[in-house]
Amino acid sequence: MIRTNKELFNYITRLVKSGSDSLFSEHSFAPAEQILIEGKKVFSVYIMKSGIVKCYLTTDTGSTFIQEFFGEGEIFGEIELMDDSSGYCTIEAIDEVKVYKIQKNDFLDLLEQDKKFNRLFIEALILKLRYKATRHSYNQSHTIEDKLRRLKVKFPDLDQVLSKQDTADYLGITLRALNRTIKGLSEGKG
Amino acid sequence: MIRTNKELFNYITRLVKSGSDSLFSEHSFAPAEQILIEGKKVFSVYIMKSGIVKCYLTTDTGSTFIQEFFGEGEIFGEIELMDDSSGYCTIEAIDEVKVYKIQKNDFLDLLEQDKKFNRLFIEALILKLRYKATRHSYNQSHTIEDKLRRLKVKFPDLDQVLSKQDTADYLGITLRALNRTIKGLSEGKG
DNA sequence: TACCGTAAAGGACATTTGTCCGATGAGAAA
DNA sequence: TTTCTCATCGGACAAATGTCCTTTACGGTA
Repeated sequence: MIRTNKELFNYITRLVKSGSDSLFSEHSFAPAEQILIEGKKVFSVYIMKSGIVKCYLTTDTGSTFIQEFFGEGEIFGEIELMDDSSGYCTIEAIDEVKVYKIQKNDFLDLLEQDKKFNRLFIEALILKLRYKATRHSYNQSHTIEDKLRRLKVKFPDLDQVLSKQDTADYLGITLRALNRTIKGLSEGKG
Repeated sequence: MIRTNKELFNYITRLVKSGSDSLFSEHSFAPAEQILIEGKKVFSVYIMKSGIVKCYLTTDTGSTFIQEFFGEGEIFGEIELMDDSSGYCTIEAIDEVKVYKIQKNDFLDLLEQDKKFNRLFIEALILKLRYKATRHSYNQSHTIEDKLRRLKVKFPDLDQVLSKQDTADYLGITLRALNRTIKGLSEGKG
């Protein structure tokens, strides 16, 4: 749901605080502000310092599909690192967001020079792969009710952070289906 | 659909052929043989030399979900690299398969010592992330008919390689739905 | 040959999910 | 206050998909 990466966060924080590394700059974004935009060139890699962003893309059918929500320590912009490809998704601040930002080339240099960082980056990619795979298969093999129940368990105070529409987009369903299922669950309990 | 990684394949092939590197061993598998099994410990990383494998997992609902099909140059076992976690999916040979195999620790050493290899590995992970993300969103926002039509275009001789059940599992639908849609498409044409 | 297991194909029906639309309520702005 | 917008909620119906079950065909094997 809201993905974080504690190890990477700690490492970057230390890098920045030690002052030995001026490659990272800090930036702030207001709620609803877009940090990366689907289809536009990406020149930097970003690591979340605080707040939550949603990572989504608009499909050719016009609907919105939310890949993930990123919190502390999650990295984005790295997919577009190796070639000069355009962003494959939009990153949008949900609340007040702070990020560390580093230029592509500086990032690549750092990857070569800093073995520990290199390792942490690879781990970050592997973590993403793992949770994407898990989520994809879960989404395709379970009913909306299952998905929603699971979400409630894993993230009870979801509705304090996300709009209903966001939640629906995340589950890959319509708002109508979400409401229907919520009602069904609450009646099942009471 | 059937993922490959030409660059990685070429690099590994050269490494092995040059004889300078005895870390890789070659192995063969017969059709339907399982190379990795979900839930069992993984001790090595594998790179496809020839043939096709399917990468799938069994969900708690009993259904099978196919992550991907891997061909020449694709890597697997790397998800389980960093910790001693168990395999998150099963890898099964579809036809006659040959792989390069390397022990986890040797793989990690190679990653540290060989910058070019390090870079290729990171690119491989990023490629996987990208196509997983794309596929996930596509699957959730399109009808079966769309998905099937797309598959036919991208991989016309699909049915020569895969059983109907495999195709259905890949699309995350039932066999019945697949047949229905195939019939609908052919009638729409004629 | 007869038997068995398995893949393929599809009929009939139930369930799930989407589409379309209207109602309500909170908050911003005039 | 009035008006407007936007998120939320749900009714009614249509469309998509799943479940269950039967048939057919083919290959292996006793």
